[in-house]
Formats: sequence, structure tokens, C-alpha cells
Amino acid sequence: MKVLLIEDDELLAKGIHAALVREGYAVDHVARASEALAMVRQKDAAPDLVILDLGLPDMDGLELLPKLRRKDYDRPLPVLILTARDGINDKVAGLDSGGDDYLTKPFEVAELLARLRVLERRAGYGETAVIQLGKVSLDTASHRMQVAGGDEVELPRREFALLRVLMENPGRIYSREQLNSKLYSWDDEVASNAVDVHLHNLRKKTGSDFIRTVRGVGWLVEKNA
Amino acid sequence: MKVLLIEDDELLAKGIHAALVREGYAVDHVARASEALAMVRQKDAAPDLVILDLGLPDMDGLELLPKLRRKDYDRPLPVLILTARDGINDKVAGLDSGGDDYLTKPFEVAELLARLRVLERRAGYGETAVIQLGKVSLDTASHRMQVAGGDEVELPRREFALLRVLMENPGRIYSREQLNSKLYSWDDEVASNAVDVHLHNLRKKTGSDFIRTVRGVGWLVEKNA
DNA sequence: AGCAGAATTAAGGCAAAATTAAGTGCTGAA
DNA sequence: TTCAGCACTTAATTTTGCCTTAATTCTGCT
Repeated sequence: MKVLLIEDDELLAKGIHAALVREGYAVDHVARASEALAMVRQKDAAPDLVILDLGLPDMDGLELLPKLRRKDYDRPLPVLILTARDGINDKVAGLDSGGDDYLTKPFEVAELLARLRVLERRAGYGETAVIQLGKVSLDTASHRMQVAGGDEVELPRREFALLRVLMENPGRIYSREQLNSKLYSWDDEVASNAVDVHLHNLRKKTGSDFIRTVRGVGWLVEKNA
Repeated sequence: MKVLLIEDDELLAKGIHAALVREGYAVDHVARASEALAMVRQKDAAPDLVILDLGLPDMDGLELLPKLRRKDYDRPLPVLILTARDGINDKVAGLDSGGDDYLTKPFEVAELLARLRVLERRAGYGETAVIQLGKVSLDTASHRMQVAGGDEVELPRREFALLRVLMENPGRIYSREQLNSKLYSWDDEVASNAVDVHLHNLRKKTGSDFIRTVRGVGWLVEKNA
């Protein structure tokens, strides 16, 4: 699930960015309306959701909004609008009909995440309970995995967490440290090759070519097959 | 299934509370709107249904209604509204669209229970009164269970509540904390392995492979067989 | 060849879950 | 009102199987 974050306040952007990444979203961040339009027009890398802060330097946010939406999408592109708590609210509220939502600053990060989930659902991204990549599919509700017509296998906690991270962002390389921090809470960091072992055990189940190694950098699963 | 009862008449509240508990619901009871909002915001222990008496001391019930709903992001939160038989009815009826229901005082407890079941069903908890999964079927009205041509057994309250939660969302894993919050109300939280014991007793009746364990995560029943 | 990073393997510790049994309280019947 | 029986909780004990550790082998790169 790719999110385009349009926000010119560096600090705020950083915070939101971090929270989104932690939730497993892929995030593109831009600070100007023109860049935003460019991102939206990309063929294959277009975002699935937009978070738009009104009050950008180069264009009025409300002006940008219809342009974001106007593209020839197969889906409506849902926009979560961030706005200060003042008169602008009224205008924004009027826009709400479009399948978008808005949030007044200041807000809790948890609420932002919740609203995003609602938007996703409304836009027809059914609960992404099953991630399917190549011959491997992973059911995130039941923690079970299936390989190309084989039996369903239940994955233990850590293996599931690991595979989920990799499959939720196919094509992205995760370093050993990143995987460690995804699997372990900060206060129980692990001082050995536990991740390697879990990777090994996963590969026994997925087939050895599903998780690729990039020596010296990290691991990934391919975006397509 | 956890119900939040918002009612300032002590006597009435007591009666409803008892009836609900007898049915196997976990009940949280509050007398003021502010407390109600606090309950709804709880992460894992949020209620699944609300019974709201209009005419609270600290806030107009109709005012409270949208606030209740707004706070629940993941599912629509169904509300059963209790109201006196007078002019207010009209307004309430107008609100009905939201998937809620209302009941005019005085009413029979049996009717209240029936309406609750309707609300549950409408909110997508159980399609039907009988949930059937593999060789096990559960009648949510009579609390009876049947396994593959065996005899019908009546389940005790807690076992019923537990099995119901699991069977209403097959394929989904419930953690120990989640099950606890579904079975017990706030002021009665249990500090031991009661859930484990009920699971054990259920498995004696359903067969040991019907409820599956995901170690370190929780329990589930299979979506299909 | 040598080295660093990655893969493999096996074993032991340990936390989570299952099990059992006993005790408490409630309910309904005599 | 008392008593019997059931449901439920508590607590202690056993069992299970995941996770980590650590030692060793393998691989690709310089």
C-alpha cells in the first residue's frame, strides 16, 4: 500500500513518515504541489492513498485536490486532508463527499492511521488479509502460508512477522538491522543470528529462491514472480 | 460479545445488566456520557454493542450518539436506543438510518434481547442464528452446540461466549487479551488462566482439533473444515 | 587464497499452553 | 432454609514446541 505524503513542514512530515513506515506502508514524500502531480502521474508507481496538507507554498491545496483526482484512474484516489482548525474547515467539510476525509491539526497519530484505514476500505481495498506474490500467498489473519497448490502451513510467530515484512514491501531491500528492529522490540534486541535462522527456516517452506539475498545489503522478495 | 450499557436509572440498569449476563454477554455499565466515551475509546476492550438511554444527566443522549460512532473506526458500532414514549421518538426514528435501533419504555426484557440479536446480525457478527463451521454448529439463540451428528449439548455461559467469538470470525486469531475482554467486563477482569480452562473444556466437546492454537499469538477456528 | 558475510545444523533453555484438581459461590429444589 | 449440583476460577504441575545460541560450513568477492 503506497501513500503519497504532501507536506511542507519538515518536522511533521518526518513524524508522519516514520509512523506510516512502522505500519508497513510504503511512503513517498513531497513538499510541493508540482512534485505531487508528478508522482501521481507515474504509471506503475502511482500512490494508492494521498495525505495532503493544505497550505503549501506553491499552490493552494484546495486547488490541487481536483487535479490529483482527475487522472484516468481505474479507482478513485482517496485523499486524507490535513488542515488547521479555522475557517477553512467549512470549505473542506464541503468536499467530504468525494470519498475523502479530513483531519484538523493537531491530531493524534493513531487517529491518522485509523482514518487511513477507513479510507482504504472505502476505496475498495478489502482487508488485505492475503498477500499473494508469485507462488507464495500469506494469510495475515490466520498466519498461514501456502505455496503453489501445496498444503497450507501455519507459520510460527517470528517467521510470520519476518515474511510479512518482506512481502508487504516487495522489491524493497531490508538490512539485517531493519529486520531485527521489525521483529524485536527495542528492549529485547537479539545478539545473534536469529534472523538468519528464521530466514533459513522460511526458505525451507517457500522454496529457496523466493527470498533473495543481496550480499552485504540485505534481503528482499521480488515484486513480481 | 461485550455490551456497553449507558443508563442512569440504577434499578433499570441492574435488571438489564443481570439479563445480559445471563445471556453470556460481558457488560460494562456506566451512568454518564463522559464515562461512556472513555469506554468506547479503549483499545482492546472496546464494546461491540451499545445500549443507550436518552436523558442522561450530563449530556443529551442525541448529542452523545454521533460521538460514540465517530470514535469507533474499525466497525460501525451498533447502538440500541432506549427512549420514553413521547415526542422525542420522531427524532430518534430519523436517526435510525445509521444501522441502529430503538425501543420505547416500558419494554419487555425479552424484546430487548431480541433487538440486540437483530443489531448484532445487521452489524455483521453472525449472518444467521446458527453458525456452522465444519462439523460444529452453534445456535446463538439457544446456546446449543452440535458436533457432526452427535447430540446437541447446551453450553455454559462462558464456554458459549468464547466459542461464539471464535466462530463468528473464522480464520481470525484472537489473543488472550482480546478473548479476556470479550468474556469479562471491566470491573471483573480475571487474573488467571480461566480462558485456557474454558478452551480446554470446549475442546473436550468439539474435538481437540477444532480450535487451533497459534503459540505466542492466540487461538482461532478454521475458515473452512 | 583469504576474508567477511551468509547459510546451515543441532541442542538446550524457557515461556506459553495444556492439563488436572481443588475450592468457591450460585441456583434451584426439597 | 438447607442442601446438592453445576459453573466457574484459581493455582500448581506437566507438556509442548519455538526461539536463541553457537559452532561449523559454504559462498562470493577482492
